[in-house]
Amino acid sequence: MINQNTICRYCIDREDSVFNVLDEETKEDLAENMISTHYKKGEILYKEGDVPTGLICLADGKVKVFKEGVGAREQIIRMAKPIGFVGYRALFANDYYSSSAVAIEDSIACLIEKKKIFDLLQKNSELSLRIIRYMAVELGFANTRTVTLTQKHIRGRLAESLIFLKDTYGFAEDKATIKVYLSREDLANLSNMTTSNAIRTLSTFASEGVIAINARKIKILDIKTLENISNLG
Amino acid sequence: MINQNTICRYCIDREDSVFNVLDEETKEDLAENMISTHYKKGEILYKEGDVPTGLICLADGKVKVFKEGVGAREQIIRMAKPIGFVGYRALFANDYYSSSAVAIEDSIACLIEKKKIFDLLQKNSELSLRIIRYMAVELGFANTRTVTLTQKHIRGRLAESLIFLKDTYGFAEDKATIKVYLSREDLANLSNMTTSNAIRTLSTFASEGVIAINARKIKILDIKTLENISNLG
DNA sequence: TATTTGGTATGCTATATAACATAAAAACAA
DNA sequence: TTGTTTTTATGTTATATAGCATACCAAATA
Repeated sequence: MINQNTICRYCIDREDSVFNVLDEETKEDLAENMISTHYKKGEILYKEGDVPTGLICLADGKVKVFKEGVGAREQIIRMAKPIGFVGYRALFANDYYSSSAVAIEDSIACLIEKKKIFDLLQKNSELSLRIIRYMAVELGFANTRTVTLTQKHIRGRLAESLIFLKDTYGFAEDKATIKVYLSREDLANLSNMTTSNAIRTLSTFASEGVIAINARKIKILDIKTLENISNLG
Repeated sequence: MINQNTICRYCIDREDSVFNVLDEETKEDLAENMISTHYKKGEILYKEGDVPTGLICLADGKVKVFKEGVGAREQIIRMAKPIGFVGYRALFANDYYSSSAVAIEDSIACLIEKKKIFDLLQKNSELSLRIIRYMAVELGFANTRTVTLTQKHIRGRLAESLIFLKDTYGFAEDKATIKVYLSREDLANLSNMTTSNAIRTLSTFASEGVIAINARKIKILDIKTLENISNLG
């Protein structure tokens, strides 16, 4: 149980945690009421239509959040990283999940029971304001993304996705390799294109010297050009 | 000034207002701190890049919220109706406006100054929770819309837009005419298609007997078929 | 070892939709 | 009135991208 408490405390204590506004006593109490769950790569955190049981904080790993569209074609709408929330929208809207979440690498998620988080919000307006801000930022991303996915061409969409993944997960030690290893299919589902076209366009980028590909590892060689491709659409 | 107070009280008192959780004294104080502004059809409430000065509540009229995309092509991301908030995302994210808002008919907007609304939220956690819920619902819409706009075909997208407009603004007295009169261009910008294709597809729907067109008035004749077209993509 | 399976790669074809052109109709201004 | 701009309408062409077929490779399994 010590380990579980440690990992959940991480969600509370990290400097960019929304829970940082709480006093020590409240933090302590919160940590005791969090339950951590391990998910192997590919395992499901929740599915479209499920009922949220609480607020999920991703303590470790990476999770993709996606919706099933026309003909079961999936559209990835978020990529979660520690320490971010997963599935909070449905919880706060008092709704069923309108998306599904799957771990794309081994992950640890900490759950705060529904009643607990609502109690906390009720008692702590500073926390509420943090959550409001968190959601406002997310909504901004979602809106920008809608325009991108509908208006940019394939090259622009893929370039933007690569930059997005770099911004979200950062670089590996070489300061060039994007620190997330998605299948071509996931990359396609993130960028609103077919897998074939993701593969093709990735190859083109590589042949143009903008990126270097080593299996699922993507190294950004020329970020300026990649940004240009993204901006011009 | 009596009139101004009356119209702003409407934003507070209507049964579906998030401000309904406040006590009478707070409501009174809030109303006194709200300023109403009239906008003629076509007038701008705010532009992308502007700094939010407060929370805007649409008391009367209709407003489109849109982002400029590739080549100044606009994508309508929201359609506001009374009594809804406009431009709250940027305010809460402490950000510049990432979209523009234009009145599509004569409208009245009531402004709650930034400091005032944040004070209120600080002191009233129930109000914060309402705002959180409001935003969670919006975020759900945005995500669903992203998938729709990227995956459905033209007919499906337009059909969904018509249903969306019907759900948002309702029917006129004949219980068939959608109670909002958009230009074909706006309809296209809402549905992610060119104006030509909006006109064309609208004509097709009319020739199929699904809708009837009288200038900008659109009458839904066969909602079941329209829903089918929307669902099949 | 052979065999299956899932992911990656690449070429070809079909098609949805943008882009363009033209014109009629409506709204507005002189 | 007449002219001018805006909106709506419709036909034609061009093109981005989906869809499909085939093949290769690596990892897992028998």
